[in-house]
Amino acid sequence: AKRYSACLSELAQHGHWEILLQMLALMERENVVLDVYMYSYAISAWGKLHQWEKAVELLDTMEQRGIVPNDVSFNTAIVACGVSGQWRKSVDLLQDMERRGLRPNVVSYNSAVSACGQNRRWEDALLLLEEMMAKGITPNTITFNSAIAACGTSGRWQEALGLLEQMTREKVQPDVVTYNTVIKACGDGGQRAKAIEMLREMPERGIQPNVISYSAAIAACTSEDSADQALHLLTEMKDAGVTPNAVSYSSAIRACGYGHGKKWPDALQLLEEMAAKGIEPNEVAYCSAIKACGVGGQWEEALRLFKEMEQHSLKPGNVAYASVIDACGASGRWQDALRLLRQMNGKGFHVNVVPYNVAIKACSKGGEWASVMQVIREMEEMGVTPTVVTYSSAIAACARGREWQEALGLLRLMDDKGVKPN
RNA sequence: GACCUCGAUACAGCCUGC
Repeated sequence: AKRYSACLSELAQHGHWEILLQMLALMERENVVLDVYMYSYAISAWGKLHQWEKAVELLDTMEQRGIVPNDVSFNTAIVACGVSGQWRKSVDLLQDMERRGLRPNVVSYNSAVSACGQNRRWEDALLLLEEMMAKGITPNTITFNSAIAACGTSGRWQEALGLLEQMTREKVQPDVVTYNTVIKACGDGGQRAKAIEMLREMPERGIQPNVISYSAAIAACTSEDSADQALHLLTEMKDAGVTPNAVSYSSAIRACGYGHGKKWPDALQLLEEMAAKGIEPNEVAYCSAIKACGVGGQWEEALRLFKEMEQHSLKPGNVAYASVIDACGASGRWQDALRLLRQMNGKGFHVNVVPYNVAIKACSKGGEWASVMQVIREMEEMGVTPTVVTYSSAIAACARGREWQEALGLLRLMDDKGVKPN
């Protein structure tokens, strides 16, 4: 059993969930008696594969085989449901535990709070927080961190800040993750100043900001005038002895895309700087830089970066193509946009709708409504399903070209295809 | 030997305000 477990642990660490499940199935066939730990691995694996039914089913299966599920079994199932979008089932499992004579513990509630958060149910997350306290289960730092994240992903930055204050009242120590989560919540809520204020508050409370704290603060710089702020934070973190990584740089490069189209040189410089420091720019860094060039009307730079990506053996995917096509379109280079779009076929990945959408936008801007209609047809041939964005862009192109009949035709077409006009 | 929390990339139009 020891050796089997070591093997399962190894597979889990490397994220080989399918193999892990295959191995367990094989073990069963060989009449190896699975213990409660092994079942937890199985429940966890099904969760990672978003197969919550399988995960929950195992709680019964194991019992039938004489292995009584314990608190960890349930906690693992709660997580599995949460990541599969089944937050309600996660919450229900807390009750199931009690029905089976198990007491949900702090990890059980933390998992359920997190499950609510991942599904943007901030109110349910807060209800669970109240419920656990009413039951005499003391929330810990992770509980609050999960609740703050729940508010953040639900767009409720004020509530996130409220929870930070509540922690003080309840004498629960915030840690670096608490602040990082709050910074992100503020950033997502468009509250850059507040995000930076929180970064400043950390040392006052004896918490040293780490690379994630700074990166989250940089990522909060998304208003038109905040590129300089992002660059300043990047410098500041270096001075503080926190080494920026690829995420820090990518976030700063992204901020350059918000600088009224004037910050593309900074984006290029950051890209060079990171490479010089031995941090190989990844697809995210390149795409962010391509976008910054695009909004600055620098289609040649965008194309150059795109080629450079390929030379660095980064295989451009949907995001990279969409970024560069959009950059071309923004500069009126609709022919380049179409050329790039058509180049995507046969590159060995599944082309999604976004590159098509941006190509349509490019043609629209170029007054090429006929090309727009052609692209729509190509989508059909390629089996790419247009979305409401596709049709809206195409209709806008017809409007620009005074092609009202085509516009009406598209409206009817989207209706036929079951895409709801908005 | 099994369970919980944090950071970066692409797409439309319309309306309102500046």
